Amino acid sequence: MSSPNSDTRTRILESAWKLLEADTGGTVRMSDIARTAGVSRQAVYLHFPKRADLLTATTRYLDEVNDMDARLAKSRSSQDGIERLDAFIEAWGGYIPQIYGVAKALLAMKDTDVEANIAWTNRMQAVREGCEAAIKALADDGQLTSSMTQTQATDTLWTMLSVRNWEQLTRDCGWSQDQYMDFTRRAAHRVLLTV
Amino acid sequence: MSSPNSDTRTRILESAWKLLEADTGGTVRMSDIARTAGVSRQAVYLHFPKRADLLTATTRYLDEVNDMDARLAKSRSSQDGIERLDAFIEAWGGYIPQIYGVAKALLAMKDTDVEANIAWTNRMQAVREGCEAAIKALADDGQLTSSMTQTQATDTLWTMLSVRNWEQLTRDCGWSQDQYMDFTRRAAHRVLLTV
DNA sequence: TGTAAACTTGACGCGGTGTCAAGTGATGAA
DNA sequence: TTCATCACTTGACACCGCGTCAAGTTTACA
Repeated sequence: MSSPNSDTRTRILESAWKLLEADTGGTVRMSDIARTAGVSRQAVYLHFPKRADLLTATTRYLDEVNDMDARLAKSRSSQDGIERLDAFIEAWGGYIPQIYGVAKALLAMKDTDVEANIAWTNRMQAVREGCEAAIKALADDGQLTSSMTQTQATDTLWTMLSVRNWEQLTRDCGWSQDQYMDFTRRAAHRVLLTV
Repeated sequence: MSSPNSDTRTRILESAWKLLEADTGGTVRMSDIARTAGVSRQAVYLHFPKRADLLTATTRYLDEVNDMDARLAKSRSSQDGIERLDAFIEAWGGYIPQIYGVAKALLAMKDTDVEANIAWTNRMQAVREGCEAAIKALADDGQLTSSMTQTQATDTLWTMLSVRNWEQLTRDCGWSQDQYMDFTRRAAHRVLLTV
């Protein structure tokens, strides 16, 4: 508990991640995570008082491990509007598979648990800001379609890039990650760019 | 129980509908439904053994009340591909608000309850078939973009018309139903039609 | 008058989250 | 050397929803 990255804490986060990633149908329980971390159920509660805490900590842990900041920084570096849009789609769309397990669990709690709702909303708000910046870059370059306001365009991109859309296309429709990325980029161009 | 539409049964369905429609945050419990139907909790179980049964029965009830068949029939009558696409978007997109409450509850159970999962999947499969027919009509008229197979186009339309997309745009982004419909139609055209 | 269907009442089991209290075993400071 | 503290364990318990069960009550109708 003292050190923010104690051994046990990391093992719990790692276990949560693995279980959620592999999640087949049934929900992952606190006791499951404890067991695969080789630790008592109460030890988990010692580090993460609520289930939602553990889940959000897991997303932060994943961000760290996957160096999400670097990915996003790269997407911000492009100058040209379209390049920037593509870079953002690449960055976020490519990251979804990494966090899908945890995201799913958080989404499932969202409707009943306030804390989970807040955590998820914050996270999605961050993504939205990325969308907003990309749209602004597009508008500044005169490449944004005239049929939408910037806000509407942001909403649109944000929705196209939602985890649920990724889920439907790759899980329910069986698309590969490459197909998903190709399609999303093309669709975004068709919907957002001037003709 | 004897008559498939006994008074009590209908009152339960009606209550479920109202509560789910008005659902603010917390889940609607079996006891809530019983109470507002003016009936004991067990009476509910007498008619609907499982929660999932009640929810699916509620969707069927809504289909009946809203005459969903008629809506869909109308969308099938158009001959021209684009007209048919628009009619289908109109029919389904306009119906989502009616079923959103129940749909949300069913979606929430989907991951933990097999029966709910099956019910939801069936329902979405029916929608997918509508998409498929619209895409086929488009292809037959030579109006479908050459950059996708018919299956991919169907997946795309189906995803655009998902309840979760409707939810994100109207709930999270605050779009009106009209804005949603307008946008969806235009976006579908941009993505699916030949240029 | 009797019986059966529809519903009520009140109790219980189950699974999962979260809490609590007492105990154990290492580490480190006096 | 001893004693305190920290990180963890053990086992119990409360709470909440769902779903079940058994024994009533009411209404209808034969």
